[in-house]
Amino acid sequence: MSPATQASRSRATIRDVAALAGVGTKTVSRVINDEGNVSPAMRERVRSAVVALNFQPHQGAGALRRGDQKTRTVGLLLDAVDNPFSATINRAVEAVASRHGTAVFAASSEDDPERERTLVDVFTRRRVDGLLLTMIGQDHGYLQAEREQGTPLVFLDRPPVGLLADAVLTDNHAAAVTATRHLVAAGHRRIAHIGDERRIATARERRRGFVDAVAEAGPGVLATHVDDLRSEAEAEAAVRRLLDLAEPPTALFTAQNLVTIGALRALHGTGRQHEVALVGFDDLPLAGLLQPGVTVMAQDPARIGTLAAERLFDRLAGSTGPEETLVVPATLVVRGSGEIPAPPGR
Amino acid sequence: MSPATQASRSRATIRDVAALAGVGTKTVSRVINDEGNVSPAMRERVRSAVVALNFQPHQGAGALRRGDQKTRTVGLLLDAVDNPFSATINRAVEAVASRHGTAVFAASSEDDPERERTLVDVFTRRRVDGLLLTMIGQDHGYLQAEREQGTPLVFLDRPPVGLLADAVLTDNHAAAVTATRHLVAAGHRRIAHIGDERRIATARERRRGFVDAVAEAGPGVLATHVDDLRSEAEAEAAVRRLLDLAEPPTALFTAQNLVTIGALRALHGTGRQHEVALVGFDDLPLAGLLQPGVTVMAQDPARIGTLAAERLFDRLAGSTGPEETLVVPATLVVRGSGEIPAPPGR
DNA sequence: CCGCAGCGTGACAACGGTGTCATGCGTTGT
DNA sequence: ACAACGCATGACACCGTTGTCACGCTGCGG
Repeated sequence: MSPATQASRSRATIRDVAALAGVGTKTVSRVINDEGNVSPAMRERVRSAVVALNFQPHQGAGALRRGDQKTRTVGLLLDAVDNPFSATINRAVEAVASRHGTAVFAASSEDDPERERTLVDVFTRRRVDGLLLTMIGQDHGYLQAEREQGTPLVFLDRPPVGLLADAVLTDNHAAAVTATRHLVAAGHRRIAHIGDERRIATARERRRGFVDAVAEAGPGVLATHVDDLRSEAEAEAAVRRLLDLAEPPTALFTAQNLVTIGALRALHGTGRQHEVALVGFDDLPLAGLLQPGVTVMAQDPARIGTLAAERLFDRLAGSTGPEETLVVPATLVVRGSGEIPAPPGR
Repeated sequence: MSPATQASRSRATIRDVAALAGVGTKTVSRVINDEGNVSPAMRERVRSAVVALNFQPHQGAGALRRGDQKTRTVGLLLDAVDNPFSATINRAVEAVASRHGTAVFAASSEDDPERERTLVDVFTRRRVDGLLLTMIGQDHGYLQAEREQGTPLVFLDRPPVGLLADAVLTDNHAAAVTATRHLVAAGHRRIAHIGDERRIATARERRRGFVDAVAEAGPGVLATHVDDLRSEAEAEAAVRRLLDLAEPPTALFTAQNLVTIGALRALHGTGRQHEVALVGFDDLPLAGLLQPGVTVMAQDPARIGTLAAERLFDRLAGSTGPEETLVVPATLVVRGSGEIPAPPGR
């Protein structure tokens, strides 16, 4: 009645149910797990005792005794659960997990290697059945021990380093090459790569793709680089500085979603959005409604999440094939900003 | 070595550690829990055995035995983890939980009452220490039983129905009134309310705020309603139909983020974005870069998540004050679309 | 020199369930 | 009629850990 009524009755146990129904605990166990070999009369008595006491079996206790040791829980390590890319993965993983009666621990590493290790520990101490990982750390060797102890691992979005494991990735190099070629094809000769933190494997791959595509275009094309941008605000400031140069780039390749947003703020803030071309990595919800529309290399985070989760549950079901890396295609979505031609000029 | 090397060694237990260190299990327990009253020599022996075996204590087993029964886990029920509003809440909750050494189960109800109940069951079977809930169902009475068994409850974004509980909410009615008045003040006399599903409490409140503000404006103002839009695409189609009317509304109040996006697609798709005013509920990442900028009533999901989580941990720490509803203010962000004046006319 | 407090240590039971196995009963086959 | 079997049921140990308690040892005061 009063708010202080916490823990008034404590939670019912299987013994309480057994006592109320006048049966042994094992019979209750059989009923709640639908094991069969229980007479209809018993089943009914147990059922009503369960309802009367509002009994909920204690998963953890069951898992402890059960041989298979399944907690029906998986850990999902993301850079940040509120980044739209990661959030989409989260949702996809949840959908697959849910079909397997499994709950998901999602956590944000904030791209901090120390926090990342802590979170893996948090997961393993809770005995998750499997791990889905977006890693920042330089060496994932310590995860080998986890896998040897029976916890399957699937890497998401970024490849494993220092161990062999399943992974689901975008081909970031190829996608960056395509994006950059698109700008070169529009005639641009001064192109800037605006990038995320180089500690992140995908950022390095995208950068490498950009560099390769520029090299392939020949000596007439000049590249500028800004790297290690940690936020929208940093990206905006960096692009504003670029635009102030005497010979500013005529095209931008913005290599991550938050960076793209920052760059767009800079372009629109200075009114030069129709003048400087832009291709972004990752799609944005309103990209098509801006003037000009934002051309992007769109990854498919839902598919990445789905495939990774399915792989994990395959492993949990006993699949023992070799480790595989699945590559999910990215698509160039043409909307206008990437097709702005280079200004005529010497 | 080979991929089939799964579960080669099984996980070390406290007994294995004790055996290797040549001590009793209780001593190992004391060391890993920093309980004191262990000689330095022992501590060292145990420590190195722990490292040698890569021992990780089994949280669940410990929680089982420990009196307090804390699993250091909370459940967070959202409509969809990939909705930006919910994702921001998720992140804020995670930050608070993390400070309390607690992991978060986040799950998407998809606004389906049945799934919602299932997920609450999933949480309670795993003995979460507390629940943070965004509920769709019409009666939350069944949660009373949970609370009586010692699980604190905090409602997020939507109020509890059928029981008294802590809640952290936006004042949706007041915010909708403010948003609607803003359109009336710009001279509009034909205003449409484009709304989310009416099963959702917040959608009803926003609708009510709209209706009240229109009534307050006097008989000269005509309101149209479209409700129960379940997606961006439905919202876009609905707005396109409205715009095709002989006397279309001159201003739109779009009462949820996905609905706003759909409406924007319709306006920009028909080229009428400078002609029809719009105020949206919930902020959008690129809202300031569209032409015109999108005026919104911005909620503060990060604050909602933070306050709710803090409240939950207060309760877990034993706070027994009366249930409270905290109201988080929303702010009108003026960017252009809401200030388009009504066309002059008869 | 003895008693007692305090510390370090480990044996044991218990947390809430489930696997294993034994038991008692009714049924069936010969 | 009796063995053999299958089914329903419950006693009991056990999953991995920690609370409780008892024990032995050291050091100190009387």
